Amino acid sequence: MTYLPHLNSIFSVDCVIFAFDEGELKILLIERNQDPYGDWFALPGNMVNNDESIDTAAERVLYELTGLKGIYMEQFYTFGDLGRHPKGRIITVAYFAMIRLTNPKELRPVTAYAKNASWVSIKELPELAFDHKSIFEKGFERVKSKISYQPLAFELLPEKFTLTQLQNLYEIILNKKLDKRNFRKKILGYDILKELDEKQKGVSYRAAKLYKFDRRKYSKYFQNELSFSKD
Amino acid sequence: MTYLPHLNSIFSVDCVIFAFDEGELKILLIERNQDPYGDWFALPGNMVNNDESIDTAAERVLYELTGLKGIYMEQFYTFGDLGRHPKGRIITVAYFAMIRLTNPKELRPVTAYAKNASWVSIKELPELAFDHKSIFEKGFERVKSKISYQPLAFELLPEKFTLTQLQNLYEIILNKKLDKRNFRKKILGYDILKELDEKQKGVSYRAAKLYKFDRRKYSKYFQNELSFSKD
DNA sequence: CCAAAAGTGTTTTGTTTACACCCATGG
DNA sequence: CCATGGGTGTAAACAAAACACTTTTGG
Repeated sequence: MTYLPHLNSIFSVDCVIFAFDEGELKILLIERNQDPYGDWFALPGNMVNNDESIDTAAERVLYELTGLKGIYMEQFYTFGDLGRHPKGRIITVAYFAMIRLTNPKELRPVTAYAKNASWVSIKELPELAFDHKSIFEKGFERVKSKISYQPLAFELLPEKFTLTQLQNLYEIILNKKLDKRNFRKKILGYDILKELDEKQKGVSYRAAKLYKFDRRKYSKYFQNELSFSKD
Repeated sequence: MTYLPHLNSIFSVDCVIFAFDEGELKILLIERNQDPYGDWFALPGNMVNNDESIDTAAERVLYELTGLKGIYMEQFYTFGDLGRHPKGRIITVAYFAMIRLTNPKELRPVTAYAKNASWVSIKELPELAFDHKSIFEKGFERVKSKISYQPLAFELLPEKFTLTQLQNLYEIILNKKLDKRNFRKKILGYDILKELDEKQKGVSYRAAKLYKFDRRKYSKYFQNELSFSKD
């Protein structure tokens, strides 16, 4: 690399990790344990190592916090304003991820730079370190606009779900009420759901049918779009 | 920055600069004058300096080659695979720009790293250095999908243009034929064009009315979307 | 007067929206 | 038997697509 100037630049990845929990859309926040912004809430992120791609770095950050691999992640923007980090020029590549919360909701905040990690409703976000508020907002915008033409939503739901659960999730993300009949007509019309021979259990009203997302059907009809989930 | 590892990382910006010329969509390519990929065609790009934001770096690259400022540019993706640069890990942030070619079509390839710069039709692109082919493709995809709901096309046309010119440009970008009456109905229906008291000159057939894009009307109705041109 | 492109409406088709009642289940 | 959400169709409004001829101009 001798012909290139050594700029001592630093770059990192930051992740907006979405989950759907208790009827709310939440993101994973860490509490920082070092300055600057010591004790502040922040998006999970880390430096990119010399021997890993940025995608790998993002997957690593997610894995270190959640123990999950093979999660849908997508790079959405790179933030490189001069003032974004008080200690110098650090460019950060931002990703969003969609994860399916299993019941124990276990997190393992084993990273050196975080003393705690928790799921926080996007409606009650605290102030965030650096420019992480803008990063979150841009990521959420991206999710909102993609959700209408790509099956991102399924990544947040359990494998088997009811149409009402799916509709609720869309309503929360899009922040508007949807008509039940029209919603069902449309989503079933895409023919990307598989109806299961199984019903909801443990509810004190008529049990709803369970469905699962059928990746095979999806890729048959929409093979144009990039794969939206790594198998 | 002492608390952060010094990774000696390097990052750059690369630009896919579009223009509409002789009825074709073209991008600006340079011929490299140093290894690796000496003599190859490549997208214009450069290292990001320590004291500039990535947006500024992209504007600088464009300015150095074309002498133009205040051009619409948009960051679209960051490429950071390990193998993308043979001499080491270089992350590059990619931008596209849309420029209005004035008649002399002058370029000033005054940069140190390029011995020539020229407009090349996207239908006849040569092999490109590094992963620049993928960068171009991703950028073009973005333009194609944005053109339908944001007024990017106007950035490529002269200030005064005919509806047929506008339609041709859409057809070339979308790579499909459009119906003349439907196109006019739709584009006029958005009410973002101003009809001028002026007609085409020097044509040997009925002269068409000239229009210009009316930024004021546009921002009135679509103030949601980010500004698509810096004034 | 001819070649070339400008300009102009209506019909058909498909898509989106609005809207209300009966059904099944658990307690 | 009742409270709760599950499940279902049709009509109206709107948007998109298909389609062909007359007008203007320069040469």
